[in-house]
Amino acid sequence: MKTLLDELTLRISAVFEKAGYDGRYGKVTLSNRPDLCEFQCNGAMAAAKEYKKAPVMIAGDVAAALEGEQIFIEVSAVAPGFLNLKISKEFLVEYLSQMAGADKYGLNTFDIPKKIVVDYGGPNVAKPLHVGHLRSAIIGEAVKRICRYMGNDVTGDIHLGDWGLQMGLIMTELRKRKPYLSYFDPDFSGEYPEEAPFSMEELEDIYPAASARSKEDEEYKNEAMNDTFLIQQGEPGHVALWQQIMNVSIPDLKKNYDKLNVSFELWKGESDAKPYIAEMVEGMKSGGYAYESDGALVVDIKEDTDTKEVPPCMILKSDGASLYTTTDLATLVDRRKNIDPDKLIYIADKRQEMHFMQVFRCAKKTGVVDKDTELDFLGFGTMNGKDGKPFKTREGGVMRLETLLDEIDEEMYRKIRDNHEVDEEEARATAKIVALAAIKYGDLSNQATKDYIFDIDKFTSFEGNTGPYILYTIVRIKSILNKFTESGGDVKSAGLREAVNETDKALILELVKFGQVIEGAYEELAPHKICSYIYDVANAFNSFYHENRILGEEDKSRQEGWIALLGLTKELLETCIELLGFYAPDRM
RNA sequence: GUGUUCGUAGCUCAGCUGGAUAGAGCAACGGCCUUCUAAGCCGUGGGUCGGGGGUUCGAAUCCCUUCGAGCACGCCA
Repeated sequence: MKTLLDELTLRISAVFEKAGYDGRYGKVTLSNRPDLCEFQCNGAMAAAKEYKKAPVMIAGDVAAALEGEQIFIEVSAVAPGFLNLKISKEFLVEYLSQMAGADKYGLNTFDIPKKIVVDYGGPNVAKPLHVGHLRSAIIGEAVKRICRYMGNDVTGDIHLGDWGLQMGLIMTELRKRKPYLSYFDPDFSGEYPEEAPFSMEELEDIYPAASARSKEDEEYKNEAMNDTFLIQQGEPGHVALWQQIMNVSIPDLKKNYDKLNVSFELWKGESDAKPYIAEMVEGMKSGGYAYESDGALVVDIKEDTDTKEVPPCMILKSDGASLYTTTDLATLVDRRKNIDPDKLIYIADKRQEMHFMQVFRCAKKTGVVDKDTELDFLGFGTMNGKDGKPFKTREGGVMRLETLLDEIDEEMYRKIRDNHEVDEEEARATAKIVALAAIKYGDLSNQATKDYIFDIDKFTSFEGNTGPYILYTIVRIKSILNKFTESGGDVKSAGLREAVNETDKALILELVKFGQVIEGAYEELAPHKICSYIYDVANAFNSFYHENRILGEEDKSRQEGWIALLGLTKELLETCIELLGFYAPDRM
């Protein structure tokens, strides 16, 4: 189904041609002067040069040629050359009805799905999730859902940080604390115990301790590097212990991502890329791409169009060890082999932009991916506190994600209790749902690429452009529809009617933008566009709600039309918030 | 130093593939509940879009320059 703007553009273009002008000037856009018109076409001003004619005259010609077109109820050519349009209620309701009856509300999905991998999350095992992981999870989940809704075949991969020095550090610290463990005995030949020799709580304590000590204690650091080496060499005790760390960590991570309504199809990590490294590096060497520089193995990735120095991409350190770049490249090898994606989208902190540019260029140059594989990086900004500086606890430390979520749950619970008489259990359950919406909407309503201020008071507010406000609007609609059903009405069989006044027309004009908005959000990887859309819809609905008494309406035909309109409004809002990764309660 | 992102109302943010009078929310002030959830709605005040120059019929938007802030710049991830 064509978007409404495309549909109108098609018609206006035809009229431009009818009036003797090139059809490409007939582009219709939303009006930026709603007081004057609903849609506008600025093509006459652009066409003025070509036809050496005053823009107003061209607009006038087109307006004249539009005589008899039923779909516009008002057409005017205005100085300096705007063509202002108002659309007929009949046409609008016809369009909306088609939308309501179409799959995905008439969205132009891909006929041939692309295979897409969305790489997001990126937590390190053995470390608790902290607020730094929040954005990747929230934005990645939304991007994944949007890609999928557009008809693509999408795989979300968490890409665990489960390799490298961090794992060695944990083992070294563990040996200091529990030297008697069989994992550390090189002569041990029996079965290693099934039970992990630590809890998640211990693990969380071990890493920071190890990390801190390695910075001061050279010998300790060397030991950790040796442990890292032994893991990579596949020494049985180290491998078994590594597996135990994974066994304890992953369920904990799953639990925490569940709380965020975030889930991954793949739980692969850096370690899964390891088997591909040797062959990949060999290929880069034999292909003549990789060469030695200061002892390290690098690949040049400069391009002619570069205006700046682009450092070469380092593949191996001078000691032969792999790096972040190496595992990311090898992961591409893995993904090509097992998934063969047309497109990969990486969601990570924007500070890693240079790293991904290097990986992408290197991958294309050395043939790790095909030339036409799309490699996208969506870099998100930092989450700052109210002071504009990176978000910290009151003590200045890194805040655990769990702590943050609990605080917001608690705040939401308090607000719900303040406002209504509800029993504790329901209030708790509702608080969780609303809190999730508050956090996600608060994040996603900002442009992903920008830094943003995480303001709990603002996000949990029911006023203004917030998640709770959106949910409240949906709950209101649900409530009316429920009452309508209880009184014997049938929502499903209600059919849309023409708008009867300005407020329901305004709501319809918002609803019909759906396809356009989703496409835009997909193309630009911009979930915030969906936020601003649902906010507009919610506002339009609330205005409508206050101007019209739906359940008290005496004209049954009119009432039925409104009920259908409410049903569709609810569906569209719920579809949108599902794309954003949260959902609405039935009451609040 | 090189590069990059950004600078819009007191605060938080939209708008940036050029269009008419730059929009929201919060905060402030004033209205609207015997009637579908007032966690709402309606209204008022508040901005030389960091400064300067240029391109254009037309610039918050494109180009140049300048000031200010953040970030990144081969052996961490």
